[in-house]
Amino acid sequence: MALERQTPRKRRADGEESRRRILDAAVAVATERGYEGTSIALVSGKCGLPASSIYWHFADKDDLIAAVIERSFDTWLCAWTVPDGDGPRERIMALGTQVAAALVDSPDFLRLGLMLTLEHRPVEARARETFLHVRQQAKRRIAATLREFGLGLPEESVALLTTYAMATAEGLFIAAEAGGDNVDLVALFELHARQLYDAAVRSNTSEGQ
Amino acid sequence: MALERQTPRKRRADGEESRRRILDAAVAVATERGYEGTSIALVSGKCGLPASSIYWHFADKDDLIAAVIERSFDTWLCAWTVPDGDGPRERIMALGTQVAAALVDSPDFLRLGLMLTLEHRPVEARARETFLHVRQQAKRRIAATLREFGLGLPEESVALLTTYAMATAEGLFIAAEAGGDNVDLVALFELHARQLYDAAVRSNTSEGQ
Amino acid sequence: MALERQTPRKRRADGEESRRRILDAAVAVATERGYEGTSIALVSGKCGLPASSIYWHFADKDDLIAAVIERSFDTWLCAWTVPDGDGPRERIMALGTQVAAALVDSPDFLRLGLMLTLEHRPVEARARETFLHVRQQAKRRIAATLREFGLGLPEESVALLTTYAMATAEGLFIAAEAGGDNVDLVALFELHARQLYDAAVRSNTSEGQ
Amino acid sequence: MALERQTPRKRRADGEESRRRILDAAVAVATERGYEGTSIALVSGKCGLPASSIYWHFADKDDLIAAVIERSFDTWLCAWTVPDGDGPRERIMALGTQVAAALVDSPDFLRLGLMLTLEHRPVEARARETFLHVRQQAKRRIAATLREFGLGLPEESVALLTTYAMATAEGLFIAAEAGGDNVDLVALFELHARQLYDAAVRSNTSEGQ
DNA sequence: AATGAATGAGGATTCATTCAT
DNA sequence: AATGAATGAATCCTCATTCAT
Repeated sequence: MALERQTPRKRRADGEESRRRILDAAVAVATERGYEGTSIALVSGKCGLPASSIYWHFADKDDLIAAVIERSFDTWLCAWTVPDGDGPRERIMALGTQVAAALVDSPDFLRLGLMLTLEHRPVEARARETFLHVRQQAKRRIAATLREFGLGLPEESVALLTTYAMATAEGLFIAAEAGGDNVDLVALFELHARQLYDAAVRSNTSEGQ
Repeated sequence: MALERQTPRKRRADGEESRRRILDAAVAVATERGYEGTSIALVSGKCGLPASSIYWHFADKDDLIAAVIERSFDTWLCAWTVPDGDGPRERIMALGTQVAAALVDSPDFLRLGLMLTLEHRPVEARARETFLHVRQQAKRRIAATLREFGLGLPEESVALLTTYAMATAEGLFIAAEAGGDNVDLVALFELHARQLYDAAVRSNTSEGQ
Repeated sequence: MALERQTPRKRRADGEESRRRILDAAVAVATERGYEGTSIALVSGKCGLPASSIYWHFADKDDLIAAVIERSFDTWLCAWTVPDGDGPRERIMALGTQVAAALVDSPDFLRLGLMLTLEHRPVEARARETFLHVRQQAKRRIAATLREFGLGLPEESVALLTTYAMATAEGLFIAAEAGGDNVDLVALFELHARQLYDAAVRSNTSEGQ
Repeated sequence: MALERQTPRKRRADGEESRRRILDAAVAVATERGYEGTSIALVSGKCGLPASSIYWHFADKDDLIAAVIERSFDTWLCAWTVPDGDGPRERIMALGTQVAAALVDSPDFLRLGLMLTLEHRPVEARARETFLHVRQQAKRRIAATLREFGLGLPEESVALLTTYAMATAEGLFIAAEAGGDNVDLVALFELHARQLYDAAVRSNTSEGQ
């Protein structure tokens, strides 16, 4: 009764619901056409609300897309946790599987974010900053995971491996986009996790070379 | 030689030269702003020719950007060769270095192509098709290289490793874009090449696990 | 009454009024220059609203011109009624006079419609369909009139005479356009009505020859 | 040998042939889209010659379309003659049949001409003048025919009937355009000729009313 | 007798955004 | 909490025409 705030019976123009509809439409459009291709008119058409209503909920287009990325990132971030139990090898492989599955389920923030990352316009979009920011968060979580696995890696190796892990994850995501449905994202992520583990072990014993 | 052509170095309308200027301008703009962000007016301003002249050389914007990708890909493809001599480990590492260097030098086709890859508009841009096509070419070349190294890998492993190699290469490229200048692309590619080699060897001895 | 609405005669954006102004301007331009010759810039200039505002009220140029035809046809259709009283000869002559007068007063839909009729572009304009549709309505009304005059004509003759009546009416309209002001449209229409009546009588007594 | 100028063996860029091809293409395009809709690019595409070549043969677009009308009118004018023999009734009916058949065969000049007639742009196209000019020629020929039939009509009646005949002919032509193929142009023209004859006879006996 | 290349003006339409209600 | 209407700037692209060769 207290936990799940009951919606008032009279749904006199429910702002929260409208906001959600706009975001849903914006995700769909931005996924199809990227940042520039996402026009307010298109979003308006898709969500059924007039363009001017979108401006009631969001300051401008940039703000809208930043919100799309934030919401999608939160969803993704909640979808995976660092698994515990077993040895580091099993845990890292389980992690790979989880991350891959989360990406298959909610790939929006990554797709949109990567689009923005690849652009370098003179005056950057706020949405791009938002993505690079949440990307940093994800990276820190990966680094923490590597440390936590207790292989005793030096910070230098952690940094290199983190960058490598992240890059490959993103690359695999793109491969899935490019290759259509005949690319097995989960299988690739498992190969990736194994690679990563081996690299870490080797990097540890031979101290970086 | 003296009678005609008084003007020092040809001054008659030179279509080939104009085409080149347009493509140069288009590369610069598309690299900054992606497909939708590349306006004909921007390209026109950058190359000095009026917008209508661009349409003499290219059917439409899509055609122009497809041409940009094609030309840029050709440049990149010519910039690296499979190195010979030494053992497979040394050769694969040398290859990694080369590919990385080529990407640092002419990253246009990849940046633009990846942008297009991430979009999925209902009616696909021809430019996207062009990129996916040249990407296939690159992939075949990588697969051929893996076979040529004589490790005797089964085709299944070649396919998986090729996809993985390609994906990571693209991911590393993006990492460099996202991280600015403080990401050492060449170092990462060498780590990658080593990973790849080890994966190949292991995949070979243990047949898939 | 005093609190709100201080401005004398509503000054809030009035969509209905704007729509009317746009249509008025479009009639004038389309009448002068036909379908292709009617540019949105010309209409915009004539009605005072910016081009983009025209697109708030009409989906596109085609939609605008179809609306012009519809409105103009309605005006024309309301301007004449089948006269009653007297014998059929007098009534048919009165009808001819009325139709002619209505055409002199509001010839827009017919001029524009005929222009469209003469074109046969591969992908037909919706405006053309609209005209052919309202033209059918007018034709049915003429046929009904012929039947109502009680000459007991067989349907076959009604159809032939209707087509003939319609065609000649349109032809006379064109003659007036081609000949400038020195063609007496009303006189011609009376001659036409007489012709039509005689043809009907004869067609009736001699059954088709 | 002298009558039909033999074409030189070496057809080194035959100007006459190119001109014909351009005119053929222009007829096709203008028939589809009217005066404004006929773009040089479209004509160029249809005839295979570059746009600049069209300007070698014709001063400008207006000149091209005027030439189209002239050529098409000549064809039509040659396709019918005032028939002799028999009584006036038979002759006028035969004439109707001929004119109708000629229009079915080469309707281009009339269609295009009528399109131009219906427009009233501030600065008239030369092509419009050309059409109104050839239309006058046709009208004079009809008037001469009416006189020649020897019914002894007063000039006033000849003028009225000529206008009426011409108008109806054009109206019937449009009816065929509007109604598609299910309008029997020849049948309508025969009805028309009969009407015309009867009107003439009556107008003669009752002196105009 | 032709044509490849160019060009400024103008074509329809969409853009992100605002504002009065 | 929303929206109908408006708007100036920008979008892609086509226009008729020219000119050097």
